[in-house]
Amino acid sequence: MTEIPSPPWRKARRPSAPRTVLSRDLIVSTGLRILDAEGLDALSMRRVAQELGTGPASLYAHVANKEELLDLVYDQVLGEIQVPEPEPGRWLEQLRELVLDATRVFGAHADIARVGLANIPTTPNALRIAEGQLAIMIAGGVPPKTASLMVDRLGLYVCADAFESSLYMNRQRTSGKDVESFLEETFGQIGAFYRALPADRFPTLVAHVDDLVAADDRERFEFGLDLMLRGLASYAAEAGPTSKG
Amino acid sequence: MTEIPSPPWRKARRPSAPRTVLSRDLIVSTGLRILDAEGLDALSMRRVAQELGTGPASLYAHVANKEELLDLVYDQVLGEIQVPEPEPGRWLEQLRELVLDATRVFGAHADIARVGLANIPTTPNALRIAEGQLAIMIAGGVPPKTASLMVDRLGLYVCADAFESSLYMNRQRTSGKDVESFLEETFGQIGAFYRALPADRFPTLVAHVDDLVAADDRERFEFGLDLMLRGLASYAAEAGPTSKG
DNA sequence: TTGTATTGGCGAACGCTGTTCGTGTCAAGT
DNA sequence: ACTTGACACGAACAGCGTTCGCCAATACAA
Repeated sequence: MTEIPSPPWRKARRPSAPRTVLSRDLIVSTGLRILDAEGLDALSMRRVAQELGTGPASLYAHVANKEELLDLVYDQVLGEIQVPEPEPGRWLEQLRELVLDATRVFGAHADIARVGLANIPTTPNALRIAEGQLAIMIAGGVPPKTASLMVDRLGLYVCADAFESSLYMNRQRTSGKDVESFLEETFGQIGAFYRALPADRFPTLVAHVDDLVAADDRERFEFGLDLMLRGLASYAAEAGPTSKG
Repeated sequence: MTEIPSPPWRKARRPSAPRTVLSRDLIVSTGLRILDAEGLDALSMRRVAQELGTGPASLYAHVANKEELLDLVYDQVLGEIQVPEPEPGRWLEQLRELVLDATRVFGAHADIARVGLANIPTTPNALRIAEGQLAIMIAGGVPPKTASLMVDRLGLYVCADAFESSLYMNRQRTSGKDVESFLEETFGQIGAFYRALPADRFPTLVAHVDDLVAADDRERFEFGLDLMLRGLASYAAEAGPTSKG
């Protein structure tokens, strides 16, 4: 039968893509783009497929399932984290810098932290970072057992805090307001809520409302981090006072 | 018109439930039961409704949406956590006991921690616990600002650790094996994985495999907790050495 | 006692999700 | 030139949270 010529407006749809435009990397980078632009909830197999001009079934030739896709996206994000070479004299500072860089990256990619929390770290970049942390601490004289535990706990803390932050970021995005006025409004509401509590049942809370709502995200994170690092330093000092903090 | 008599086999369907068998409390306790028995993923509106012999739409007369239902279930769980009266001389021990009791309760109710992580704590029992923590620390001489930050960070840590544990528990439940053999197998696999890593890229990891896989859940949690408590003690000591640890 | 307003129960449906099956089609290997 | 194998992908399945609209039963007013 006579071929109906494609109407010109159809041409833009799949211009020069006869086949094999799909690949693992393309799917992963598309997923990351959606994640950054619209958040983790918007990152569905259908959404990725749509972005690539195809159906969801096509993705399964390159990716086992959604969990694997998320793991790949997560590892890609972890790739942005910089791991320094160990300098024994600066081990505590180096560890701190590494962790801060991790939260910077997590912050840049909104709620990828939700994936990281649910992950046993065995992907290449997760291993690279764990190796870096462990090397820094052991070079600094931290006992290996303590350092091993510390790698685990630091990873958990970073992911958990980034996840909590991402919740607020999502609320802010959903609200449509800009960051400043959203934060001001939210903290105002929480403060008012605490102030309105019955003082007979919650005397300590109402007495310290200002302290409770004062801290911003960054200050809370760094407080927790320094808490852990001070604790670590005390363990290291106990084991052998060769290392300097 | 003449009422058609109910055929006898219909009688068992809703035996003595003419109306108003549903209530908020009943829905919440049913949700908690499903959560404990089958996990958070099984806790759907449809599943709760089915358990109560009705359809999902019926629940929305008592509960705004699923999020509210989960919040209510979460608060119910928090109600099991015991908060002691402050004894200034034992403030650090008391704080530790409170946190340990919280993880005991979270452990008993599998993956409710996922809900707690995603929650700004404003429910009654969350307030009760926050009040208790704050009162203990301030009675012990911790500066209010520091104590406020500590409440926040401890809550995050407890939820995050419980969530991580729940992941393993779910895997174990899905696998069908008993706890012991599952853990043995899993740790064996992880150990083998680390040992098989290329030693040129991950020298520190492969050198300390035994330390990395040695710790169980409980030890990891308590290590992180003591890390934070030691850090807190050092803050408290800086502010004013009136308090004793 | 009768009439009415309100509330809760609930079947059906909407739009979404991850995933699988079967079929089609193109490209490379023999 | 023909076969083979890998990938593309439309359609469908089962399940999700939520909403709509109707029905029945209760609570209250007259």
